[in-house]
Amino acid sequence: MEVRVMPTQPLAIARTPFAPFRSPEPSASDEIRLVGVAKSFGRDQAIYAEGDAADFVYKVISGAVRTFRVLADGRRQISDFYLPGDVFGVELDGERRSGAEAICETVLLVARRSAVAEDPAQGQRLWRHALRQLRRSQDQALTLGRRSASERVASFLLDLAQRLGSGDELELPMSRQDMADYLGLTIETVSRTVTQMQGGGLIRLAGCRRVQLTRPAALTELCE
Amino acid sequence: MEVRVMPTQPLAIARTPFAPFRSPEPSASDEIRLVGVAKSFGRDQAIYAEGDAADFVYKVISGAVRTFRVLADGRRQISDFYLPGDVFGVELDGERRSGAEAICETVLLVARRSAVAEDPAQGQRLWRHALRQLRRSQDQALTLGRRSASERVASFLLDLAQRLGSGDELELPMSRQDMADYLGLTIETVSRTVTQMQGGGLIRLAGCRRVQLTRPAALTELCE
DNA sequence: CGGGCGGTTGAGGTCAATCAATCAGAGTGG
DNA sequence: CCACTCTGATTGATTGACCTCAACCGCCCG
Repeated sequence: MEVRVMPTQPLAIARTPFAPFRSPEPSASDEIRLVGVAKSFGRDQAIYAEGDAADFVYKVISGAVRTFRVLADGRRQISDFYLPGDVFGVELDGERRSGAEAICETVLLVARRSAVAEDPAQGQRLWRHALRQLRRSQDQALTLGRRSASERVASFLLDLAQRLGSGDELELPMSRQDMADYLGLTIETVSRTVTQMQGGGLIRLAGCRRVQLTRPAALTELCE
Repeated sequence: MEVRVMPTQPLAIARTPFAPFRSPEPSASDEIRLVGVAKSFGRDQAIYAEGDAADFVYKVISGAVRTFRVLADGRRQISDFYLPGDVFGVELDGERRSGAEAICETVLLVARRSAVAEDPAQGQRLWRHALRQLRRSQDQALTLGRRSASERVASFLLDLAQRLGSGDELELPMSRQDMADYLGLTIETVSRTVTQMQGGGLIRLAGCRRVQLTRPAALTELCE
């Protein structure tokens, strides 16, 4: 895992463990407080790989991250995407069960796992964080197991729009391939579904990454 | 939720909150200790429904439980099955996100959520429990998103055999429909896949619920 | 201008879903 | 004990949604 120290962070903060960077919003009751250093990752750069030691936890400062598992023959399932403010990399034991990569230029706050997991003041927050992740994973299982391609794409766009908090306008940080591997589809099916939604007036595209949800209610209805 | 007090439990234990039933193995570090009463449920009986208040958590004493979500048009996705010793029903907030039903005659230990969630001595255990559930859900997402029908059935049988701890011989507590709704398939596809596995000598069936894994290594290989 | 990469579009194939019939086992009643 | 019924499981035929393979497009960048 090769990592470049982020050039835009003051160096004193980025490299001294004794005057560390602190995650914001310490007052929000569910906000996990991480104390660590900022690190910067390039597009498609690995943050950790399956099987690595799980010594650190991360918070996204800017950019976006995917976590994923791959089968022996290369089929990939993206477990989740992480956006600014999200915490990821908390594992049950000392070994990574999935890989993590930066989707685009990304800055992360990196904290020692031990400092987080052994802090009794964080116990409740870690528990609730795990339960939130679980809820998301179960939502995804419902989507993967029982929804059609257009329902999958619709629920994905709505979820992302809500998390980005940008109203009905959103900038996709990930490629069609990433979307496909999250939704259990192929890149072609995602592409066809998106153009079909555009044809139906549900969304408008300005370049393939910029999406406007013109009829969000119709999208919601698609998800039932 | 109609519930019958289990006739085989001593009545004094089943009905007095002040001399409550305690879950076994308090020494195992990951074992969540529940203090509550035993309740018995019949086949297909609801334990709770989506939208209910989440006031209790449960441990399976005997039998089996399914948790599930359903879409508006009736499509159902089973989130997980719970077997003797398993704890379920822990929610992020006060409302159930999924329903739970007994699969067969089932006895549960029922404990107040507040008594569990507010016990600081349980914090670590609850956290680890949530992470284990998360791991299972992510495994399921990989299966639902990227595996073929036969791979799904193979991984299901192996998982169940391991959890039941009965070697390569297992008694399925659930119907083909339950299996299908867990694996994101139809009942017909599950049935076909099972008979096909029998034809290939991977398993042997004695009635549709009794399965012997005659070549577990071949099943493992199927899952990659 | 040319090359490369990500995305789109098209044609045809495949695996699982759907629709439908039959079968097996358990319980019931004559 | 044997028909009868009911439910769950299996099997068969067909359909269809999505995948695969392939070509093409458009944008970015040298």
